[in-house]
Amino acid sequence: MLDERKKKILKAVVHNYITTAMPVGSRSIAKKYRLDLSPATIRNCMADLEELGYLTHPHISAGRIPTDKGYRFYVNSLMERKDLSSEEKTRIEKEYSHRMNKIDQIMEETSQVLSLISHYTGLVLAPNLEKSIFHHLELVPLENGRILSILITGSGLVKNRIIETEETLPKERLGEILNLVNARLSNLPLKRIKEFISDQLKIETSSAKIWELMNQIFTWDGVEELYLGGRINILEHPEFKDLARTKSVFQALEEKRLLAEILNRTASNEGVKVLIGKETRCRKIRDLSLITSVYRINGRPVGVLGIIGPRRMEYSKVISLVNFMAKIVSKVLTNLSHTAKSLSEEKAERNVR
Amino acid sequence: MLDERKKKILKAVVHNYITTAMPVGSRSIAKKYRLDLSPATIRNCMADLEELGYLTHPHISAGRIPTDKGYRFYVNSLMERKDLSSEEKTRIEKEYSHRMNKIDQIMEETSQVLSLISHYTGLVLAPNLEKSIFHHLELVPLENGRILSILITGSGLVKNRIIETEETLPKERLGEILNLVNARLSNLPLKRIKEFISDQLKIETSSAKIWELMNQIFTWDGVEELYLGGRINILEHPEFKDLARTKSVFQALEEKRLLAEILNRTASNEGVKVLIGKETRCRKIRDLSLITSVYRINGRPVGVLGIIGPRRMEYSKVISLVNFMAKIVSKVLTNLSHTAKSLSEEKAERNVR
DNA sequence: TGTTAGCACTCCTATTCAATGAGTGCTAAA
DNA sequence: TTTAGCACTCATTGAATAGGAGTGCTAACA
Repeated sequence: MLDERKKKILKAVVHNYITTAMPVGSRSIAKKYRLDLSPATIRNCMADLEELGYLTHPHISAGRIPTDKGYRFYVNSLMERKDLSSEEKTRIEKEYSHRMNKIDQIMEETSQVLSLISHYTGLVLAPNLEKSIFHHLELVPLENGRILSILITGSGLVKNRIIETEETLPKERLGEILNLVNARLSNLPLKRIKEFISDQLKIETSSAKIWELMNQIFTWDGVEELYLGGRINILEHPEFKDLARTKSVFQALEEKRLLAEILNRTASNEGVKVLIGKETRCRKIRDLSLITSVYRINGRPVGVLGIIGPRRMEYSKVISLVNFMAKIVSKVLTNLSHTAKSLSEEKAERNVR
Repeated sequence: MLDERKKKILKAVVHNYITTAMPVGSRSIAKKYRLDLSPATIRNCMADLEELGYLTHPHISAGRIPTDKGYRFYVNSLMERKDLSSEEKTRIEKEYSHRMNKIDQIMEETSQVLSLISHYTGLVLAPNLEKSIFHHLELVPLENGRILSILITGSGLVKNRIIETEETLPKERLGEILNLVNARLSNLPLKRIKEFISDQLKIETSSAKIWELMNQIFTWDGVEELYLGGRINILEHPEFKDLARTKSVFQALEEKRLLAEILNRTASNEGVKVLIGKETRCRKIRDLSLITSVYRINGRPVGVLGIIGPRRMEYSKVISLVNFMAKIVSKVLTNLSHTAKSLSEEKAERNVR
């Protein structure tokens, strides 16, 4: 365990490096941080911290910079939580002020706000259908064999899609399907619905045409929707001044599939999660850090949002921001879901009577 | 008018600069291009070309580089059209092979392909509703006052939107509105429909609720949808090796509104259009060139696609590419529109009987 | 025993300087 | 009109140098 002095010095080093982006030497610490220690003492202490793996040298006669372990300790134990300024909060509220009733609009806006406030790159992973529970289905026949499918999930998300079929199905047939589906599939995880259909329902309905339609309805491209905001912000930070490195980072940011996977992996219940450098377990972004949080609908986690930026990141501020945004998005989505769900419930009730 | 030799030399200079990105000197031209002229002669000639405004020096003892005027002359008169390689063509076809039935999927995919083949940044401006003609409207009531509006334009584009209303309108009322709208608004430009509604229809239907609904249906956010593909490609080109400049370029690329406006301005009938450097009439991208073409549905221009990249651009290849893509997109969209339109027509016929 | 001052040492960074060489413009000869 | 030759310009490169920030060690001090 680190003693009090080591903690203070580590904290000073990390803080200084985060704000200046320059390796920090014993002298500057002694001056700026009023520790009442001489540079020499601090040097000794820093040497110890280096031996323990919290700090490192870029080269022998340079100041110290934090290692991943150093950042980690800082984030876990040293950092004092810095709340968003009220100015920033009102700014966020303002950005959210135009009415948003479409889910992709909310996602897009949120990724923008994240990047705007943090000066890093904002990420939002849209609610994951795979993980949702089936609640209700509506089918509306359109012209020319097209069918509008309206899928409502257990968390009240509404997903509209237009499906193309070869032949027009008569309205009564659709009604049949609907009744069957809504009666039998309720509360089944969407992920497992397809097997259920082929196992159970295939027996009950003979028509191959209908089976094909159901199959279409419950198939979606697995690529989850990832919204990125403020990619260019990466360029603002000095660690990416050389293009060779920056390019590979940009390439990584372009690979949504990769990012989506990492985000999914970080999903957890315990509020804001921080991955520093190598902790992302991905070579391409091993010089970046990732701050994420799940957002919820009615308390149930449905998606992930966060920020990605250089390892040297303003963790305290960013953590507050991500936390705040997760709450806001959860609230907005929960509201949205209530209207949708109450409607379908009401309808179901009517059907029962 | 330039004489034959000057043309040859200008062509050689532009070609060489485009491929090497280095100012080109008289010696290298004499060697590479088999003009059977000595460097000295070429020097004289290049001096003339400079005086005429086709070439310039970055500094006194450097080689020549083309001016905007030089590029322009090259594009208009010197360049030999270079077709896409059959390899590239099959690559494009392959990228288009998955079935695409949603318009935004086509737009997205097209911008990707443009950037992939060209190594520049691809742009696609989605079909502009403002310029379309009203053809047909369908309204489908959903749960909780939501209404699905399906708008079919004169060019056969289908635009689906879900509209939120305060109160549920009975189905008969919707039918009323539909009949009225489809009977009276056919072939009216969408741009002018709103004034028409407030002028004419207001008199015929008394209900404020319905008027409000119509208003919503024909209101959409003017921000046209611009799809960008391959933003990072910008970093591949040496003219953007210094970040200061690059950043402003990236910022410009982030301003979709700006780009959309420029693209719209370039819309014209005459195939591929080329804007070089300052010709874009926009300070922020005065070091970039823009190659665009409209794409059509049933021969009627509906949107713009193209490529943006450094002024030193492989014009011949890019022009072929943009031309090719405009044709492909036109074909795909036209096919899409036929199915949609034939359906609504069929329906209309049925209604008449 | 822990802290501090002093000092030699390292090594990055910035700067200067000269050499290099690509390229020009001009002049005179072919 | 074309070409060869030559003096001149100027960006680029590399080496050498000075400067400075920072360390590690040692010895003195409290």
